[in-house]
Amino acid sequence: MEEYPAKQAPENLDDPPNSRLFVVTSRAVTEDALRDGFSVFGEVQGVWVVKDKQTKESKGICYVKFAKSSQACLAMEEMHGKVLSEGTKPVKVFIAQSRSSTRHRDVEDEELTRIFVMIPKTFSEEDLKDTFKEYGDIEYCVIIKNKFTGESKGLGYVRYYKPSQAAIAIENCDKTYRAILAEPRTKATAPEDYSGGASRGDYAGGNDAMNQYAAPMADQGNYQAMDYRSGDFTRCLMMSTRAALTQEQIFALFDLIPGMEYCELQRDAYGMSKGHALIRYSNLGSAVYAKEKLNGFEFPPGNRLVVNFVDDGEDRSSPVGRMAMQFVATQMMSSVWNGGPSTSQVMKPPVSAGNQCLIYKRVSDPELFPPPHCSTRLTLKKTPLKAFFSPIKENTYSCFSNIY
DNA sequence: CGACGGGACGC
DNA sequence: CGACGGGACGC
Repeated sequence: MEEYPAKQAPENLDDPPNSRLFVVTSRAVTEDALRDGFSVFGEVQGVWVVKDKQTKESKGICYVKFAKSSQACLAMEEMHGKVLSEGTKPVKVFIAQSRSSTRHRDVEDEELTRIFVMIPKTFSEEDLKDTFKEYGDIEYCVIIKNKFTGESKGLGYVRYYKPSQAAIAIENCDKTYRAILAEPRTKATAPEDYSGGASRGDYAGGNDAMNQYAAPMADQGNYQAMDYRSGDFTRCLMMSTRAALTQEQIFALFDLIPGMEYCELQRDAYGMSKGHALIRYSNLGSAVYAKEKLNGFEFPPGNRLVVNFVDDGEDRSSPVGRMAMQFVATQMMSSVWNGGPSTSQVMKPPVSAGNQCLIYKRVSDPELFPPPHCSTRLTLKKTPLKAFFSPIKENTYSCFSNIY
C-alpha cells in the first residue's frame, strides 16, 4: 500500500476541498488497479486502501486523493459503476467527507453541482448563463433579487448537471465572481424534493440515426427557462446521471412508467453522451410519477439519477391553466405519498427470486403496469436499492432490483 | 451496504 | 479622498 508523502499529511487531505474520493470496492481490488483506473482522470496524489488493523486485509474501501476537485469529480462520474478487476462488483465512487466531518453520509451530487457567485448588478440571468456556460451544461441560473423592487442583489446561483462542471467553473472562472459551491438550499428538510428545473439552449442535437426511440413528431429544443422553485409540473423531464447510460437503458427505465412518448439521450457534437436525457410523457400524471419514483433512484448500483421537470413549452401563463396543473399534480403526489387508493394490491412480479424480481425492458401493457391512478402500481424502492443491469441479449436489458 | 494509516520532520 | 470587500435562496 502506498503512503501519502510527508507533504500529503492528513491536514492536506481536504485541500483543495472535494479533491478526495471515497471508493467502495471489492476486497480483491488492489491498490495498483485503483491507481491505474483513477490516474487517467488527473494527478493522483495518494491512494490509501483501508485495511483491518488485525488481519491487514482490505475492507473493500479506499480513498483516492487528487490534486484538483475537478479531477476527483470527473473520476467519480466516469468510474462510478465500473468494474475495476474482472469478476469483482462495480465500484461506488463518492466525494469523501472532509476529514473533520464526523458524518458518514454520502455527499450527493445535489451538493456539488450548484455554485454561488457574485456578479454585476446589471447581470440578467441570460448574462449569467452566457458567462458560465463555457464550463459545462447549465440546468438553470437564478439571480437573487429584491422581492419587491425586483432589482438584483448582485448574487446568483448556477446549477450544472455534473459535479465536474461546477468544479471546473469554480477553478477556472474569473476570480472576481468569487465562485464557490452553494450550500444546499434546504439543509434540514427533505433535500430531494426539488421541483422544476430550467433549461434552454442546445437540446436540439438530435441525429435520428442515434435516436431510434425518439418519437417522430417530437419537438426538440427551445425549452424555456423556468423558476426552479415555482413548483411547476410538466410532462417533460430532464434526467442527469454520472454513469455512462445508454439510450436503451434510459429508455427502458423511463418506459416502465406508462405514457412515455419521447426519450432522447443528449449528445455532444461528437455523439458522446452529455450525461443527461430528455424524456416526455403523454400526460402530467405519468411525468409526476416518473419524477417521484426515479429521482434519486440508483441506476446502476450506487449511481443516483437526478430527475427534474423542464418546461415543455405548453401554455401555463394563465392562472386557470396553472391551477389546473397544480391540482392534478397535487393529486398525483398525494397518491404517491399515501400509497394510492389500494396499496395492498401490489403487483405480482413477473419473475421472483427472493427479494428481487425481473423487470423486462418493454412493459407498456396497462394490465401489468397501470398508470399511477390505477389500483396497482410499480413501486421502486428509493434508497438502499441495488439495481444491476446486464445485457441479456441484443437490445434487451434487465433490471434486478428490490421491489416491494 | 461502506468512512479514515504508518511512521517520524529537524531543531 | 473615493471604492474595498463582501456572500445566501419567500418554509
